[in-house]
Amino acid sequence: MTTDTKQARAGWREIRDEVRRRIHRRDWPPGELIPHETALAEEFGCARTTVNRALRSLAEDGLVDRRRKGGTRVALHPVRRAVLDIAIMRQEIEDTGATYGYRLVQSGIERPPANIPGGKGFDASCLHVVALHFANGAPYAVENRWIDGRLPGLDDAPFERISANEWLLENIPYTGGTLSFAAEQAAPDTARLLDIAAESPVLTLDRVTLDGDRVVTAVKLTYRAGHRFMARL
Amino acid sequence: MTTDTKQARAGWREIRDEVRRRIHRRDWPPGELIPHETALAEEFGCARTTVNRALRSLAEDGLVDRRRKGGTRVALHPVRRAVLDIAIMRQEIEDTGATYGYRLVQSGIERPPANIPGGKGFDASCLHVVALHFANGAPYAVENRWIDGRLPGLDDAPFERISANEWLLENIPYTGGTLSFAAEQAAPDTARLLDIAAESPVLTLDRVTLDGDRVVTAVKLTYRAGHRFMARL
DNA sequence: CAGTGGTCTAGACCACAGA
DNA sequence: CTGTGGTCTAGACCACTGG
Repeated sequence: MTTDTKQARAGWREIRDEVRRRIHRRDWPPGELIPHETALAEEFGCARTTVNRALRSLAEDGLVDRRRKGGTRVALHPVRRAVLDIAIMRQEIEDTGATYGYRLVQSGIERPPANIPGGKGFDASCLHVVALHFANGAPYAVENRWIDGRLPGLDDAPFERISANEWLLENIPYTGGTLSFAAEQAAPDTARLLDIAAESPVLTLDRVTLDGDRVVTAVKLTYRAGHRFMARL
Repeated sequence: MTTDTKQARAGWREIRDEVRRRIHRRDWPPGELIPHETALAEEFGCARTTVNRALRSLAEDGLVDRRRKGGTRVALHPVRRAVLDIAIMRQEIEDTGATYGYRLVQSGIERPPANIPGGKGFDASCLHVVALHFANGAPYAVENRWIDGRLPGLDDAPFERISANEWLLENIPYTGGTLSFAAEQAAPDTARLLDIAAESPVLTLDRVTLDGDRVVTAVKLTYRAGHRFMARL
């Protein structure tokens, strides 16, 4: 070709990597506007679509910000984005090679307290379920969950046998939600369920699941100290 | 057309949502093969590229598995994928409206202990840095970090003024890594730095950063109880 | 070997937001 | 209003992998 001596035509991954390199190398410093898709397409000798694919990928990684008419800028504050896979509790335990166990502790209709994450988001009365998950017969985590009382099929859900965790994930659609981690001292009843001393540190995970802007379920999972949540960077 | 009365032509988001709906509705149960891109493109009356975009998106969310020649299958184990944005510590603190403060506690060349996450991955001697981050003058988190001693520019890095966190993120490229959360009882010296009682529960975040298969840095961040890490579902 | 997803193209139109 | 990214198309070739 008349262009260059490179062996293969650039694919979107090559373009992504090259742009990333230039950003790291400070050719395009943070906050700086980088060339338009059209310009880059010309430089790399490819279709604009291909450049778009590359830049979109970088935007998803948080390395650049893109706005119509505003162009593409290097992100001011480099952000590392970690991805955390959240499996069903049974899966999580069996993946470690342990035998999974489950016990329903309590279940009933209640009004959710407003002080739990997402608690203010519930429209109506809720099903409150407390359950215990076991690994090899030992208490592994306490599940303290509030579920929108109007979900279809909820009355027939067999929470004596299947964890709400599992039933919801497989039966109720959702569109998003939030999740947070914290370290706390175990509350007395939680400590008793987990069979640990009352002041022990525990790792808690609060998850609010939304369908549109409606709160479907809010759950607090409490793990014994020593449990680790892993994510990929 | 002979097809339907819908007002607008389907975009990739609509197709993604429709497929998601069918999966949730069990039209296509877990493990099942779903129609080819070509078939779906015909059904939705759009180009194959558009279907591809939709299915790729679902694959990134972990809802389906795709393999060349093997087709697209509904994932066996539904997984929720949470995304966690990890900002620089200073950013993290200033975003809460607080004033950021930083103090270097200790710095020196040491051999990393093998019992830290990623500790076995270091080839050579390391720079060991301990620092304290403040929010509004109060201790916020302890940073205990090991850095590959051969990184370019490391000798000149002004860790008395800028946190290693910040310097690394802005100067050293990386390709991936792992991250884990746990709850622990504060170690005595950590508790002293954080100005909390020695047995207090703390939230720890261990991060190992890789460039290729080389460990660039391993860090343990220790936060006081009550700190929350937030993620989007 | 053949079927399926992966990617690229050249062109087009649209939606949004900056000047 | 105008420039930029967002998306769609129709067609093509490629890469991988299951049978």
